[in-house]
Amino acid sequence: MALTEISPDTLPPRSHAAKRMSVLEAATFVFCREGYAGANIDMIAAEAGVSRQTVYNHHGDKEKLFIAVVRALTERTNAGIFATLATFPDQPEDLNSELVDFAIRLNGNCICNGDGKFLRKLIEMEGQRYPELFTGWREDGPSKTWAALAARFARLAYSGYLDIDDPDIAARQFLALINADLHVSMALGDKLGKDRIRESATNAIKTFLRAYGKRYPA
Amino acid sequence: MALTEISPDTLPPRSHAAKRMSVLEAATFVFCREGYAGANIDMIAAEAGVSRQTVYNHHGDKEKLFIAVVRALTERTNAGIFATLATFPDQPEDLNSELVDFAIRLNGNCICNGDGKFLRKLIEMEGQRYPELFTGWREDGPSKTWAALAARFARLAYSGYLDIDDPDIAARQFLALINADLHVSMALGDKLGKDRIRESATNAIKTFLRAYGKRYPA
DNA sequence: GACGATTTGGACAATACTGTCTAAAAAAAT
DNA sequence: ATTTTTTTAGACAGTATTGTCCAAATCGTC
Repeated sequence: MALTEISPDTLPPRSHAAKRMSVLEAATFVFCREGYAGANIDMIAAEAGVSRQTVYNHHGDKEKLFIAVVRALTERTNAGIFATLATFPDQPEDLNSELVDFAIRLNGNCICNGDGKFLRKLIEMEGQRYPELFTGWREDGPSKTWAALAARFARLAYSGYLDIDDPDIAARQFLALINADLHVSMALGDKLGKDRIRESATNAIKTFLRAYGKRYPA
Repeated sequence: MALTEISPDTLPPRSHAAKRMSVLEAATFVFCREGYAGANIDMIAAEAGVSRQTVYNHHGDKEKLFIAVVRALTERTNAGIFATLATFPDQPEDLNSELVDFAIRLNGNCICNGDGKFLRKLIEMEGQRYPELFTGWREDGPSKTWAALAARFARLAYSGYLDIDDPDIAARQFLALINADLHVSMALGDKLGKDRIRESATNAIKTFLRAYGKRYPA
């Protein structure tokens, strides 16, 4: 018999830290759905299953809470992107299929998942109001992502897998291509299936390799 | 942004219709800057140089005003895109440079200009809250844009200028490439210079033609 | 079980916004 | 010049939200 009994009619109690986290998650969700102005503390408290006062106890006021949300989201998203970047096919056997799989991982785990959509929406919504909050993100996120990806492509080119003039441009175009037609659907809230993401990735890599693949492979 | 350029001694009186337009413009600006929830009628009235009551007289209530804003923006944007689409190089002498110029027109006049940024931001902000409002836009906008552009590319392929399997995919990738790295900058409110847009277009067309250009031109 | 820390629900003042109403001013039309 | 329409400024009620305060309930820990 477990020490902490969970009877079916009462919700399992959560610790101090767990509530802090719960509030942060709820706030992320509500801020993204409603925007900063549209969100209110009662919604967030309800969504977190917590009293309004607890929200204030943990995070001060609405603006501090919003900043905490953006920070957490930024860090998680950047971590996810770099984790996925580490799976880049450095010594590919089948370049085409391995790039497709990489693109699928990148889209599925980083760009089309909840965090990615939330962060992108928050940036679009509040980017002008809180520039300093998001310029930090840009330097740690996209800038480094581009550089890291460019370095990978440069290596592939050096190893003779690809034919690339400017790895930076290739990296950005790679990202643009694998997202090509997903943005519009995501903005409208469509549910993107695995097949849709795979199709998009396949088309993208096909074009990418037509542009940057070795024309006369050694 | 200046409200109205006026001569120092006389305020130019504006007609009924002119005020309606003025309110609509101001509302567009304010809704985009603040979001639906964050915008309030007093801001809009002040921005339009009009009393609050006049806003209500012309447009009923806040939601009706918002809908009118989206409709106007959508129509203007679609019209702009199709006007630019009409300048597509159907019988190019220098395919590369004519596609670059076309891409610059498309970006400069439709996607990176005020309307384009506003509409995109509104969709990102309120797309989930007013799905019916924007699904209409998607059908009249991106869907038709893609189809029209695909038809142009299909013709170029048929005429032997390009080597394209699937014109639909080519069209979407064309659009993705010419926007590649502009979105992030725009979301943060950066001012995009002509040179930046030209550079982006040049890189995009270079890659596009490496992927879809005739490999052994006739 | 007892104690200190945390959480809760509710009340509360202060502020802000929407949408309506009015009477007076301004503009347009006759 | 007179009449009609539109606009204005302000007051107004109703509602919503923020952030604070507090006493009672609950939780974690000893």
